[in-house]
Amino acid sequence: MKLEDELKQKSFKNPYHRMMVNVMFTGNWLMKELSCQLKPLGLSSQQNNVLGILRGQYPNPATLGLIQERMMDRDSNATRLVDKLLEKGLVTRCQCSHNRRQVDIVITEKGLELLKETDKIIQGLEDRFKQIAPEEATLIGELMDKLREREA
Amino acid sequence: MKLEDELKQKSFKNPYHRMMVNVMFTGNWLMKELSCQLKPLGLSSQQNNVLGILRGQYPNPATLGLIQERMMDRDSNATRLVDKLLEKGLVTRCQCSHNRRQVDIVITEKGLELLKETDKIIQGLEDRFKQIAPEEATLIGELMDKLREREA
DNA sequence: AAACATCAGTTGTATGTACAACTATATAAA
DNA sequence: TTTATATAGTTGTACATACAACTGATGTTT
Repeated sequence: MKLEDELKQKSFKNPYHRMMVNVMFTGNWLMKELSCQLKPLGLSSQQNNVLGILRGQYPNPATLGLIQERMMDRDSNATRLVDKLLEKGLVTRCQCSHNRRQVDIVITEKGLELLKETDKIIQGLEDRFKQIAPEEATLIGELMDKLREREA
Repeated sequence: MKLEDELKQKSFKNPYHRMMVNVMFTGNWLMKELSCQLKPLGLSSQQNNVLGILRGQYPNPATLGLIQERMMDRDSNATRLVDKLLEKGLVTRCQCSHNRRQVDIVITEKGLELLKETDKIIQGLEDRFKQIAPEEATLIGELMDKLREREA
């Protein structure tokens, strides 16, 4: 559905304005599609994001700082996200021995198993985008990178 | 900055995966750029969104239902957003006479004045995207629409 | 070694989001 | 007319986000 129909708006001021609104709207829409599908597994998209980061480190531990700098939304509170994952037995947490300020976090076997399920969900979402050609997907990625670029 | 550097990740599974993550990340990033700039005016992006919708109706009133269906994030609670705007004297709210279930909301002069300020902020954001050519901006808009399309 | 600064993480709090239950009014059916 | 159903908004609550203040551990300076 075109953005104008989604927001029941006749038109936008100019292409830049339409682009800005559309990127925010579509990003939010996609995030909700994902969250909605992860919900039956009892995971939020941020929790899934953290688990994915931990799998990337596995079998090495990750500190909260490492997690934070790799999260999609860096304003989320890594401490409390890990609390939730801990409650569900998806990660372990223990004080790092050589630097007691740090906390080592490792994904558990159960966490790795759960990620196999979320991989299927992500795959399903990717399949949902068949109307986008692979070259277009690449292009969108490039344009998003360019959008965030800063001029000198 | 490229997405891989933002998230300190070596690569993505495939172009679709990179696209999905990038659209979510960039949408969120843009929303934060906007929120951050609106903050000095005491407005959240959602509040600004509602004010803009009310200006579109002005001088006619809008009901909460109309506001809700035009908001970028429809899960936001229109009642409470309007509460906030009311506290600041940016809108008026009164029970509709011919259907007392409905509530008529109208933007005030003060609200219209404030929108002139936020217009400048939006304009400033648009100027920030000079690295994007107008045709590219149009293209991004079209690709975002296509992304949300559903196959039959 | 004592004092100070920095760092890694935690906690507190105001605000926002998601979603369901509720109230009051209006419309339709029996 | 009474009961049932749908509609427009409101309220409650659990959870998430934004951001600042705090605690404890480690480095650095003198």
